[in-house]
Amino acid sequence: MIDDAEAGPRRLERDLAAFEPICARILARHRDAIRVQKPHVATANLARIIEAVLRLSAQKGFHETTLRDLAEASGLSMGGLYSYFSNKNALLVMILTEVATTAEATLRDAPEALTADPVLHLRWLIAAHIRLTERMQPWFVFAYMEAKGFPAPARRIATATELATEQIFADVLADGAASGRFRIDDVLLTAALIKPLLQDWYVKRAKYRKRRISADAYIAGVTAFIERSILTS
Amino acid sequence: MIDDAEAGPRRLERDLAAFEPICARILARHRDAIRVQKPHVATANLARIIEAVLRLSAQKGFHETTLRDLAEASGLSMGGLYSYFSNKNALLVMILTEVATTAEATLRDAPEALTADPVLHLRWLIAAHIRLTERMQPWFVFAYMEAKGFPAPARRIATATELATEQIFADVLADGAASGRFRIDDVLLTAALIKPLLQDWYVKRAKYRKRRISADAYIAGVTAFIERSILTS
DNA sequence: AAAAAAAGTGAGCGCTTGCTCGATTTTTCG
DNA sequence: CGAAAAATCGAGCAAGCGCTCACTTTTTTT
Repeated sequence: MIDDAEAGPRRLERDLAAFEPICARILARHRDAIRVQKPHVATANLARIIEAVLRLSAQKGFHETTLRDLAEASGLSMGGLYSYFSNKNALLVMILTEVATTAEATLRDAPEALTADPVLHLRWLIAAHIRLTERMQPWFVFAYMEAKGFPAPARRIATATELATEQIFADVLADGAASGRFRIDDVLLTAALIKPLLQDWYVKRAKYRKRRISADAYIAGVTAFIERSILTS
Repeated sequence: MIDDAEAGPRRLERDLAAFEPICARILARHRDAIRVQKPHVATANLARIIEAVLRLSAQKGFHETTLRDLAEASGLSMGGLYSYFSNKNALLVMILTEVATTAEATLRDAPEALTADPVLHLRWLIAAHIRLTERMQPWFVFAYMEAKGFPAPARRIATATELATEQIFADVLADGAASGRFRIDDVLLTAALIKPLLQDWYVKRAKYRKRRISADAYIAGVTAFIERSILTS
C-alpha cells in the first residue's frame, strides 16, 4: 500500500523536525496538563508521541492503536506517556484542537490586498487550504477520520471547524456573486461542494502521490475546475 | 446530533424491510458460511444484524462496536450471531463485498439509449450514483469510513471499487472530450474531482439533511456545477 | 560530591473483548 | 404425538486493553 522510496530513520528525523514547532504550540496551550517541565524535552517527546500516534492511527485507526504500540513507536515507556496526557482521549482532543485552531487562523489570514477582489481571494483560499493540509497532512487525516466515535466534545470541535471553513468560502462566494464576478445559484451549496474538492487532497493523498500529481498541480486543477464553473465570462 | 422526527420501532420496521432484499443477496453469496438453513429466517436475522452493525458503527465505529452491543441491538444472542459469520472481520468483508458488487453493477448498467451521448451518459451516472448511495447510505458510509484499519484484503476491495467507479466516469469524460462535447485538460484528474462531489452526499448526509437539501436538489446542483465546468458552450 | 528534584520505567490491576461450546428451546416431520 | 434436526442461548475463557504507582535513572542544585 505504502511505497515510499525514502524510508527509515532518516525520514523519521525529518518528519520529527516538522512536528516540533507545532508541538511547541501544543505544549504552550497545555502547559498545566503536561508534567514535564523543561520545554525542549517536553516538545521533543511530544513530537515523537504525536508523530507516532498519527502514523499508527493512519495505519489502523486511533482506537486500534494501543498505548503499548504507542510507547514502543515513540520510544517512551507506558508510564512515561502519561506525563504528556492524562488519558488516551485527552491526546485525541489535543490533536483535534491544534488542527482546528491552525485551520481557522490560517484561512482567516488572507493578505488584505487580495480580500478586495473575490476572484483573487477565492484563489488564495483554495491554495492556502491545500498548502496547509499538505504541510499537516497526517493531522488533517486524523481529524477527518477519527472525529466520529468519540465523546461529543471532540466531535463538536471537528464539526465546528468544518462549518467554519465552509463559511469562509461561502462569504467570498457571496461577495463575488454580489459584485457580479461569480454566477452562483446557491452560495451555500456551492461552498459545500468546494469543501470536498479540497478535502480530497489529504484524504486520498496516497492516490495522488501514486499518480505523481503535485500540490501545485492539484491547486491548478481544482482552481480551474471551480472557476470554469462559477466565473462570469 | 441525530434529530429524526420519525423514530422508534415503526422506523426500525421500515428500515429492516429495506435491508431484506440486499441481505437475501448476501445470503446467496455466503450460503456455505451461514449455518442457518431456512432462507427466510436467515435473511430476516441477517437484516437485523447488518442494520444494527451499520447503525452502531456509524455512531461509534466498527471496532468500538462490541459483539455484546450487536447482540442486544439485533435481538440475537452472542452465540447466535456466530451462525451468520465466522468472526467479526468476516462480517465486515461481507458488507464491503456487497457494497462493491452493487456499486459496480449499478453504474455499469446505463440504458443503452444514453451511452451514445456522453452528456446524457454523464448526467445519468451522476444521478445513478447519488440515488444508489442514498438508497444504501449506511452501507456506503460504512465502506468509506471503516475500510481502513483492516486486513489488506478488505482494504483492497474498497480501493478497487473506488478506482473502478472513477474509471467509469473517466471513460465517459474521455468519450465526451473526443467528440468535442467536453472541454477537459486532464480527464483523469477531472474524474478524480467528480468522485468526492458524489461521495459528499453520503459522507456528510447529516449536514444536507439539516439544510433540507433533497437528493434531487443535490443531483441538480452537482450536475450543474460539473457541467458548467466541462461543457463546451 | 551529596542531596534534591525531575524524568522515566514496566510489572501488575481490574476490566472488557472476541469467541466457544454444552445446554436449551423451537421447528420439522413420520 | 414424540423424536430428530435446526436454531438459539449465555456463562465462561484466554487475551489484550487503559491505566497506576512504587521504583530507578538522570539532571539540577547546593
